[in-house]
Amino acid sequence: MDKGWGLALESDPVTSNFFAAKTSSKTAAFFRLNQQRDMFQFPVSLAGSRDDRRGTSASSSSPSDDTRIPVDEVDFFSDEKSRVIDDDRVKKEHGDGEPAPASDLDVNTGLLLLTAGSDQSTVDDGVSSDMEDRRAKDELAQLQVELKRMNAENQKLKDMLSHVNNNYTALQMHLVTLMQQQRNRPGTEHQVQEVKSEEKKYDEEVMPLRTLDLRPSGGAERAEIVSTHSTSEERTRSETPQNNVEKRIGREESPESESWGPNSKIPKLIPGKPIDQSTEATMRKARVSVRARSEAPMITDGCQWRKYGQKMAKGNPCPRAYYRCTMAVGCPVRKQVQRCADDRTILITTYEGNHNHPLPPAAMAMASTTAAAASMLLSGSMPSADGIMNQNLLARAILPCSSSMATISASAPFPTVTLDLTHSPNPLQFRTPPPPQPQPPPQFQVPFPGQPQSLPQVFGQPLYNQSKFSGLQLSQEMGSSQLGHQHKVPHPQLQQQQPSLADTVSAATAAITNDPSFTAALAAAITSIISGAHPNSSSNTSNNNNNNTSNNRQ
DNA sequence: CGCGTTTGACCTGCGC
DNA sequence: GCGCAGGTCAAACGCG
Repeated sequence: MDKGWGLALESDPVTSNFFAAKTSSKTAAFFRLNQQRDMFQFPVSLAGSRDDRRGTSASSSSPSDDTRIPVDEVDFFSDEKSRVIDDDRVKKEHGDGEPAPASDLDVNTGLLLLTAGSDQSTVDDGVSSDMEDRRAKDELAQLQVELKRMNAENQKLKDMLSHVNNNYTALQMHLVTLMQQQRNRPGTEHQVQEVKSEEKKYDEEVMPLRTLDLRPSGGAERAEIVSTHSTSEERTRSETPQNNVEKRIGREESPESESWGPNSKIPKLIPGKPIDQSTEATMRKARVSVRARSEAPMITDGCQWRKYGQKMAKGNPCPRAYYRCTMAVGCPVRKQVQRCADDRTILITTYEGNHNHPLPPAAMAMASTTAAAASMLLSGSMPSADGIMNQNLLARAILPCSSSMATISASAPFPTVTLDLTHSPNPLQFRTPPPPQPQPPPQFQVPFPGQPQSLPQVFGQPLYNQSKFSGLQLSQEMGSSQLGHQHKVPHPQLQQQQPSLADTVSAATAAITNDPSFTAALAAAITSIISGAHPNSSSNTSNNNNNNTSNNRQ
């Protein structure tokens, strides 16, 4: 499960559990918590709560404590004490049974602040105690309202997640069926067409749902999905003869048969090996482009690259450099680096393909991006207007509350998602769905978190040098965190309540601020959230490994 | 000497 | 068929 963000957010049970619907135990804990909290009425009669407390704390506290209090005596200290104990219970509930760190007191309730600091004044001044009591009640009531609201939101998200899961399962089953049909029947053109038409029929029925499913799944699941995407892509290029597509794939893979698959020229839909080939080819076609401001000639993304070419591209005085991943022999990942013609401070890095080797943590974010973006693009995989609309809707559905921009482009030769990290954020977009962005078709913009400018504001931490590694580890773990975390993570309370998180965030922020490449990586990790709401998402690299080890039979 | 970069040549797809 | 543009190759070159 997610370590970084999940761990950090767990300190705030409202937010962490809110988005932890995927983990059943946590979900259960959360709802139990909410039940308790919903039932938690501020005691009109403190005596009643004291009785309750007496029952619950009898085993741990001295039995003589309560008996020392005179019956008719107005004991503010006792009331205060009871409140403290009640607050302790709240804290324990907050911490999901675990002792909350001291910083929790500062965040979850102002009540706790009062409690902690007002012991003395309570003894000195009973009137102020009543006022504080009332304020505490008000705050608690507000918290309860907020909690209920979040609870409802949580339920909505759970429903959405369940919906997506169902769609995913349905799609998977359908694909398995199709594959079996293909294997059972020798692949003739007619039969292939039959399968395709059936698939098309299915697409028409399920496509809006299918495009909602961005989870990168492990091994075969993923392969099947992408395989479908590949055929969908072929189908949608109906103006291009199929052999043309295959020819192109063969051309792309043949120069490096070791890297791109030894059987790359074998036509798709051949029983036995259709998945890997089409997966490889299709995944390679999908591209992730990152626009970030950087003076460096190339953003550092944790991988080792070897330059293998440079070309002057039309319409841009800046040359385009071609790099190949050299972290493993035959790694198919390549990237192009080019400065923006309009603004040379903007570095455009385009990634293509999936790594076939384990990645260092610093590289996993970007690696996740390529895979996630490929999944995202190819899950829609439709250069047609419908497909783009689905992707757009999808992106908006997934990221309804973010500030940066991801652009899905179908005009490019390959489906490309562009993460634009150069725009100024609009803070108002953070909690509200963004207004439609005027964008020349067929490009659609979707909000995206993780801009360099926005992060310091969001996290609000002092900047100091931290290792890039830590920042990227955060990114990586973001990538494996639950869907929707990006909504809650920049919560201003986090920095107060979680010193450890604040440190981590500071590290990330510092790294991001010091080097735009980490902004890119962070954005990459967030991108992977799109497809990261899956237990396997944390092992995106292993997914790649699974895919590619099966592909790269060297 | 090994490794990475540079750079011109070459291949392929695509539009006219 | 031709030219253009994108992408890749590989020999030459530079550097540590």
